[in-house]
Amino acid sequence: MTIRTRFAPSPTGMLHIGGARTALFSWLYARHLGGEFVLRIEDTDLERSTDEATQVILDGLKWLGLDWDGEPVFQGLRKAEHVVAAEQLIEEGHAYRCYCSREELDAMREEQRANGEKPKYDGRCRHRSDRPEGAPFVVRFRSPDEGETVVRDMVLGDVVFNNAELDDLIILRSDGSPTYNLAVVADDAAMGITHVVRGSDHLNNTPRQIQLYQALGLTPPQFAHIPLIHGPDGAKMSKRHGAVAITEYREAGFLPDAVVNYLARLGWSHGDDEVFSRQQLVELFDLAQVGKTASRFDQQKLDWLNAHYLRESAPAELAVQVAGLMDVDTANGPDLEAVIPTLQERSKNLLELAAGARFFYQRPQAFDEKAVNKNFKPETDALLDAFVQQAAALDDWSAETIHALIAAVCEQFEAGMGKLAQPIRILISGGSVSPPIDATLALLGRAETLERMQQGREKLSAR
RNA sequence: GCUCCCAUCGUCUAGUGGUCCAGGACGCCGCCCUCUCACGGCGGAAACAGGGGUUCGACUCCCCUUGGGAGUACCA
Repeated sequence: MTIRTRFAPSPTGMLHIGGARTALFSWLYARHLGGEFVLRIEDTDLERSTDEATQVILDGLKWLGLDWDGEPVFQGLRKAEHVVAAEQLIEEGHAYRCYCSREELDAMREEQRANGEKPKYDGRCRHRSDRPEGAPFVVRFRSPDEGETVVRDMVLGDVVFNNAELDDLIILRSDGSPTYNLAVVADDAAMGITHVVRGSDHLNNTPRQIQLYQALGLTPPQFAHIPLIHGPDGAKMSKRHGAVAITEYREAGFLPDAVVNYLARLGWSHGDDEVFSRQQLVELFDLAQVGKTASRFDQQKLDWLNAHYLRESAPAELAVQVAGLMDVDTANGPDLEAVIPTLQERSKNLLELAAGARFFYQRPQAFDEKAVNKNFKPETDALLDAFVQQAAALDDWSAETIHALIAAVCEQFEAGMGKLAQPIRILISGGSVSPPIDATLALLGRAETLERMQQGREKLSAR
């Protein structure tokens, strides 16, 4: 049997980090077993659902590379089938009309809470036979009073619920629309979902859903409830912790492979391994290796992974992305693709890469005061003079010859390389940090290098 | 409150009764490399929540406590 998993977000906001990981695990499990991964947009809450949110979610999944099979199913379009299921349940005695008003229910719950009981619908309409003309009603599922329902979870193991704890849930609202539990069950069954992988915040719904499957004469799928992701402080993920929306990571210059790798390792592991390509994840992922404990989001580890993937990426590919992030014209200056390699091992994300490449295309407007004070000494001018003079006469302008020249000048003055390299770095970049000075000057070209040095020295001496 | 879930270094985790005075990774600290920043290399500090059992033997099994989390809607 080929397996089929699904990701079923409700389009009420953005795709957040937790949802993305749920989608990832669901996708990985399906791909690992050569099964199918489908999408269902749970838009039955018409009040809060928007088309924009749906688009954002689809874009997020695409960016992460989580491709789905077939077209997304919109739950709202399946209302008729949900109603049919509800009617079937009524006919077979598994559901009934409930005419209780919200006020009545609120009062009931309040009283139960006051008595220290768990608020539950008490089933007062179960045996009601009259059907008040024109009175609004909801349809409730008649949950068994006795016995227990066990969820055989692939991550958590068997979880036993006492049926007495479960009250008669509403499956059809007074406006005739289906509620979540009915809709998921009907849709997962109709869509042939074999494995439901979702956040463990849904665990408490599962026994109810199992009862619905049974009442409808359907076989429940396999369930796998994966632990939640918390914020760095252990509480629920929220804006307070920085980025929660997957799109924010894209904008912050993160690579999808890094995010996927990081997310995969949150809850899943494969021995001592940390770095996994997409292909390796598909090969190795299994729900059996998913842990039960909630994890905290660690930005630093994501940064590390992103830096790792940045270093491994092909300069040509990075150049395309970085070009779009530059606020200066990269046409005038060295080939961006040649600049990238000098920056890869010193950048954590695409934004830093772009920032680091900037000075190659724009002469320094100002000079870092602290760096100047620290590196320009009385003897500096002599070294710079010697360098400039000999640079002009250099046959070949390459990283190797530049390096040799700097070394020679420094040796001549019995100074360390830093005595010359730092002042040059400041003159051509404006600051004390850049890729290796030889490679930098080689990329910049002799003319631009000497021009910048001269302009810089004039500006500094004019202070 | 009630129901359910969870519990190894700061964080992510390995560990499925003895091979663990607990391993890896991020972060942190130190040293090395070095023209800056990084990268890289080497080394270090750092954890089995507590208490009872079971067992010849518990990080591993059971119970309790404590601590986190989720649910408790005509939301999903």
